[in-house]
Amino acid sequence: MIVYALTQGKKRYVQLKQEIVGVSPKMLIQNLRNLERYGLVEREVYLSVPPRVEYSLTPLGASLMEPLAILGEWAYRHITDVKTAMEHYDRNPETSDYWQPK
Amino acid sequence: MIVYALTQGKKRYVQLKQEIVGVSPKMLIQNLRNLERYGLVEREVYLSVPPRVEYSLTPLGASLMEPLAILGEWAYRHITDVKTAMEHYDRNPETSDYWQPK
DNA sequence: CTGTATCCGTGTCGATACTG
DNA sequence: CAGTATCGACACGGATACAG
Repeated sequence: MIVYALTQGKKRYVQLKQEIVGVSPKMLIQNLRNLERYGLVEREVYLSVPPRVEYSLTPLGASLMEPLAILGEWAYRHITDVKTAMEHYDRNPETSDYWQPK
Repeated sequence: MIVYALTQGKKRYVQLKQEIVGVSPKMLIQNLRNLERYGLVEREVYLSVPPRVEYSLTPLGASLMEPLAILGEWAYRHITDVKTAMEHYDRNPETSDYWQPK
């Protein structure tokens, strides 16, 4: 989701926090740090008051955009299928023929 | 990796275990069960001695093949980039200008 | 052959409070 | 504004042993 949000260009910490709804500061930072570590995201600090930090995709990160978009498209189109599959899933030997089909 | 292995058609438990090198029975089963729960993989039991169980992709699972292949292709091409990025990564304030750029 | 059971270390994530 | 610190719950994964 971070990579996806950054496809639109540089974003500040607060912007990311607002766009990725429900994310805690901890998780956002944690994942930003990981993406940075992997060389997918770049962090730019501006020494000012108040502080400003901008995140952006590296070339490597940008190269991930398309594969990610394709996977995201799949997820978007099939999420309901997965949900209904999970609702109907039954592995209880008492109520399903999972273990001992007759 | 399971989905990828099953793109070539039905496979038995042992076949998967052999093709996915180093996987423990626990993890293989755990992930097979999850994929089943999500409706991506189908499990077929043949009551015989010795028992035979075949796993195959559902239509939903098959629809994931292409997105997954694209992502896999990206990973294969950029894995070395990520590795070198991780080697050079330095967040120590003493040795990097990460926190207080001069 | 096709799994299950158990122990155990580590990673992930939410929630909450706090800070330069 | 841009994070850090801490706690606790849970999932993941390896290792090993065992079972129908």
